[in-house]
Amino acid sequence: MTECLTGPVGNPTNFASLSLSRRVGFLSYKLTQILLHTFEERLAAVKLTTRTYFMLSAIDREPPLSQQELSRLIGVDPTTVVALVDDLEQLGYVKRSRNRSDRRRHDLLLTAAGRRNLAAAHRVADEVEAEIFSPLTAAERDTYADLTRKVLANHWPA
Amino acid sequence: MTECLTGPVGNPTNFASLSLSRRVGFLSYKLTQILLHTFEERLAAVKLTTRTYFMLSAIDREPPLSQQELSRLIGVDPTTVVALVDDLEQLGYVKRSRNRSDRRRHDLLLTAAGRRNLAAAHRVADEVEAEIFSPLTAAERDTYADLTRKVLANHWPA
DNA sequence: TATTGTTATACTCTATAACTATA
DNA sequence: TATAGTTATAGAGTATAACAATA
Repeated sequence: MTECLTGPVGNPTNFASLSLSRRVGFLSYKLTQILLHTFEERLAAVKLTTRTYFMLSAIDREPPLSQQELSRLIGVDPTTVVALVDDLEQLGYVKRSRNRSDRRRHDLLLTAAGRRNLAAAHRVADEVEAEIFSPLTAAERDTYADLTRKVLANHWPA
Repeated sequence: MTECLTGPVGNPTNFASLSLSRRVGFLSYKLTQILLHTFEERLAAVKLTTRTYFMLSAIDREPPLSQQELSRLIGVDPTTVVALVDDLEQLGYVKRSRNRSDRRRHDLLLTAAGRRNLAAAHRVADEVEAEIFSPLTAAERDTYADLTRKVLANHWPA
């Protein structure tokens, strides 16, 4: 779906030359591309990606979470979740444990190392945000966030 | 890099439950995800993707463009560009033609059908933007665009 | 009979390297 | 020697289907 967001951020000239810069949607897209690119680059230090960061965040936030629940929560295929949990378990960030009342379920829990690295990832997110949005004043940043929330409220009824 | 943007938009609950909604970066990310998802869905009607839409836009904007130039412009691997131009040529949207002064180059040009479908894609982009940003007033939309440009100016020196 | 987790498999997408033709 | 284009091939990522265990 989003092959363009993959790969390098690309030549700055395309910003102007594609003549898409008047499109507010393209501006959003470009900003997100830069945000993600920077974030993933720094996140490599704790051996995480945006997606595994979301997974750890969810597991931390709503324990105990089954793999199916996690799958639905972040919109990732169940089989992919299995593979990713395998990776996170091998990294020592996550532990599977059989649910006692429903022995089909694997409850997902963070290990101490998982909590440590999730905290580090949160710090990376803070840093990157501060850096990318540094051209804005605090008030402007709030305005930007409020407007974005207003748009999302209509399409993402949380 | 952005596996999370792939696939379905996911369960709305994650917006709140991931506790990331306070992060302005996450808000940007979510908005872009919804924008892209909606855009690609509608773009299927003209057999294009976000990436091939960018390609057609670039070819339209800066003819004659070689495949290498296009590759650098949109930050996509040259071999991938070859495959994608193959697709676009098969769709009848693009024509390759040998450059006379440098016979190594293939100049890329839009066909009539290519121009027609690019115009249709532009209309789709307009529609989707109008729809997604409909919760904002015109003034708010301008503010949003201005703030985004201000952020980008620092990281994307066009 | 439905659900959770898993594996095996196929499919798509992308990148690497090697080749050709031109410069 | 370098560049534009191409092809072949291998790798990663993802999804589909089938299966085991449990409800």
